Amino acid sequence: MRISEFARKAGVSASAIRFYEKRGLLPPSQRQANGYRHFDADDLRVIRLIDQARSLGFSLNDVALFMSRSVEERRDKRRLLPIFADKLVLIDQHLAAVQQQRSAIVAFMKLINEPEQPQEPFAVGSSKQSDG
Amino acid sequence: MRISEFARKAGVSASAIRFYEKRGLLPPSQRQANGYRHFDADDLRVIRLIDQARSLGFSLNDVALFMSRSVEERRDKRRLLPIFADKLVLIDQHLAAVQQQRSAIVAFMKLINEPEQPQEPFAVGSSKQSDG
DNA sequence: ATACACCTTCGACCGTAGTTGAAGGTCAAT
DNA sequence: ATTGACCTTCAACTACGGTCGAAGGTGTAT
Repeated sequence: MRISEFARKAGVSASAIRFYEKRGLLPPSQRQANGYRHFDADDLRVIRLIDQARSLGFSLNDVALFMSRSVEERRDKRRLLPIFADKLVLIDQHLAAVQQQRSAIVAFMKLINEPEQPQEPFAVGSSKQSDG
Repeated sequence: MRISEFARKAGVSASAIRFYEKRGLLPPSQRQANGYRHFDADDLRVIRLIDQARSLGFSLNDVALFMSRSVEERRDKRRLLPIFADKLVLIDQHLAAVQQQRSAIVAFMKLINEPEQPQEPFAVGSSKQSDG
């Protein structure tokens, strides 16, 4: 099938497919004589794999690194353990930071509703964070 | 004081200060005769305010909107309640999404350690997310 | 006078995850 | 032959939160 049909079936845009290929998440597509990309059901499974990895919070770069490995290497699930372990650490750090924000906000809302002490506008410990 | 000393005291870079001013988080600085920006202790408090809001997860845009209000309006803490409430909703949505990722990863690590069923590489429900 | 540290503005750049548009090629139908 | 739908590449744009460098002005010390 050609790129539009493939993209529709994969649930992503055609430009995203081209972008994924350029970024190395997809191997260089097969081409027809006219230069058009050609996809089959196996390619569809690759997209779903990418989609699943993305839904676990992996970046396109992470996925590209993983996909650049050989099929045999990818098939050995135990090799994923350290990757997942690292991801888990990052996620937990992120969760801790965001939960900290959450309780600071809740504390503030309470403080505003009980106007007794002098309050600083957003006053809660200051700390640089780049969780973007 | 001039911008470098101010930036050092504020714990941010001089270019960040200029950037904040350009983005409307800081009012246009006072200038000396030579065109140099001049800052005093009050300006330092404004930076700390920005810093605190940022540590609660507010974007520069959020902060700029807040700072563009009059001092009187900013002083009325009750006006912050709906802003905080909205932020809380966003944070909770974000937390739910990330916690979902976390449990999917944990589930996977378990599955890999107990190799009984045939496993899909990253197989867990697919859902688009853009929590970058 | 000249070196040096500081200041100014402006525009370009980083990474992230794509989208959008321009300029052009292909193919079937009319 | 021309329309229309599709395809190709490449470059530029989006939002975020700044950083960096260039080109030039200022101020003080030697």
